[in-house]
Amino acid sequence: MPELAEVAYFCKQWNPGLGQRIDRMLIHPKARVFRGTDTAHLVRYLTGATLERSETRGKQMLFVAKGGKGKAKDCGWLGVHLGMTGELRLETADYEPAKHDHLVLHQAKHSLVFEDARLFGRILFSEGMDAPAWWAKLPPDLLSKEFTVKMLADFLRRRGRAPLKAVLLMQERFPGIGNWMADEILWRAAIHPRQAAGSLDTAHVKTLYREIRTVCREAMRVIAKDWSDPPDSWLFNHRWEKGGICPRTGAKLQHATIGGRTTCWSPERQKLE
DNA sequence: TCCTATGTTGTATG
DNA sequence: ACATACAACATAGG
Repeated sequence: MPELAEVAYFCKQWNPGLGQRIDRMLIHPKARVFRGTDTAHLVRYLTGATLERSETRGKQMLFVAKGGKGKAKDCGWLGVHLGMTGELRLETADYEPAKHDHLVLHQAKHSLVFEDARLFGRILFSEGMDAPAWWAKLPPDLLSKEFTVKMLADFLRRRGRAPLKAVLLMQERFPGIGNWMADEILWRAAIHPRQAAGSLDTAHVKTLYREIRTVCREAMRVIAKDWSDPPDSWLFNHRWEKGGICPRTGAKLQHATIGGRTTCWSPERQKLE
């Protein structure tokens, strides 16, 4: 479910817990979301620690804790990825975990809950003075100055034979873009999702760059704020409707599996070249 | 019963 | 080695 802006929204749900001590915690240590993570270490450090701050980068979230059981200068670095069905919620202090609540941080006034039915999400934990590699090595934010047209052009050339839809889903270059955002971007840019990445001319690369930024910015403005639905002028509100209509051309939208994902486009607007 | 799902990753193939 | 395609992961809902 969550892409860039939805992840930012979920991250904010734990804001009331920042600056607050974690008194106790409950986890399902065998849940698949903890694959590769030392859950005993996570519990040992975080119990009694104080959550200091949080941050998102693409679909990744980071919560930094201090004052846990470890070296005095260390921090606890808790990484959260929501997968397909994960979400973060705020519950009451005496909240009893439900079936799919795999991580619950109990504080004096609230409980911070991570739920994930399908278990495609992931929890990471590291202890140390500096951000762990799994966080520090993430690619630059698409709304930052570090993400440039040249960077986009180089990546498209390298992935030249793959359909653009598949390429936009690659988190190593487009952190936060997911299935609906990729379709929204290509629809706005009037580029067919099957178009080969290496086939775009300079003008189309610039258009694609602009629409990547616009969709990221607008999604953050509308969805990350309070989970509002985007306006009907977006493809977003029409893409799953039966017999959905393109809000720009009025023609029927088309669907197919591209890059392994259900893809929606407007045939009048987006033609293979 | 069968199909779908806003994601990632391991493995096979070119 | 590098790029691409796709099954697999696990659960719920239509």
